[in-house]
Amino acid sequence: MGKHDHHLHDSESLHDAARNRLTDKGEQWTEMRAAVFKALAKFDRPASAYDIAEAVSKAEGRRIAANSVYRILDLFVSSNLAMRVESANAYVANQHPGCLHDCIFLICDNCGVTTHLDDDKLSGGVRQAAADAGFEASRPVIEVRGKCGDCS
Amino acid sequence: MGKHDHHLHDSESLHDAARNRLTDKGEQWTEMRAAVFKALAKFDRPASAYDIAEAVSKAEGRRIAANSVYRILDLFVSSNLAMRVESANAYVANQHPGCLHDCIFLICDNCGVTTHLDDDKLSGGVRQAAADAGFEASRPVIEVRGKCGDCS
DNA sequence: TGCCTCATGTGATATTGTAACTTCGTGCAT
DNA sequence: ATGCACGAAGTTACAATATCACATGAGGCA
Repeated sequence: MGKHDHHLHDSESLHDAARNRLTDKGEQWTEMRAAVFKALAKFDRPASAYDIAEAVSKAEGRRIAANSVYRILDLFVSSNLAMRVESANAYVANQHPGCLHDCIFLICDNCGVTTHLDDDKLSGGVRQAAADAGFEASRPVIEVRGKCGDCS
Repeated sequence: MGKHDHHLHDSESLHDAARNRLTDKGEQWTEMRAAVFKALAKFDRPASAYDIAEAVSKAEGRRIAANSVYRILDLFVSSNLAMRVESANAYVANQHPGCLHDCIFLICDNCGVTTHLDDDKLSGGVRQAAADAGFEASRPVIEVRGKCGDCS
């Protein structure tokens, strides 16, 4: 096998895993946070804070400010429930919170669909290259823009 | 040696190399473009379009709109005279236009100083991993946030 | 001269991101 | 019960980043 083994979550248990992860950290799992996570998880491509604010607003039937969404996204990112896609100024839900990786995003410039790889050998190589240059890596950003299989 | 060998430019000949690169492509090397390149090259860290607009405005003694700077930066990026640092929403001058690499940025979160590595083996690995996933890579983005040697 | 193209100017607007301060609810100590 | 502390969320304002549409101007060329 050699590759990392993730168990998969259906959308129900992903939600549960996210809640557990947060509560284990001593953070609360509020209605608002649940709503933001649910909205984020529904996107199959990176969603901006504003996309999410709009989705949650619609779902809740009242206006949710982007502001609040940012706060919650920051919490999610620092808790590994979500990741930020730097080259898209947007966020994706982490499909396996609990597993910690420097993940590699593949973002389709045509349809926007984004997948991600966990290749610790590659990301380790990047960290090593940085270290060799006297640089203390805290967060590698590895993203690939291009065309996905469906679009090529 | 094994590593790629770049000849270095002093700031005079870097300017020349940039001009040549652009004119060879059939593009004009205008006063404005020269001014933007010069301003960009002076920064030792990624500069936003607005930073550059301000620097050029000061140098020219008149207001340059960010707008115009974006146009020129887009041209520079597509001509390999400059690169965009995605995780900083900012740009850096390419110290060796003419050489084409998927470069790797090391961005210090403390002082902002940014260096870059050209490691074709690593970036090739990223491209290969994408290809293995059925993804046609056009532009790998490899950046490392962390602390530079001087700040650690 | 008149037309065409390209670079730039200008103003407006959209999108993304932060800051400061208020309100609300919950739990806890008095 | 009353008052306080604290975290979550609301609200407003604003800053930073990015794009769009259209006007102007200079240079080449029929």
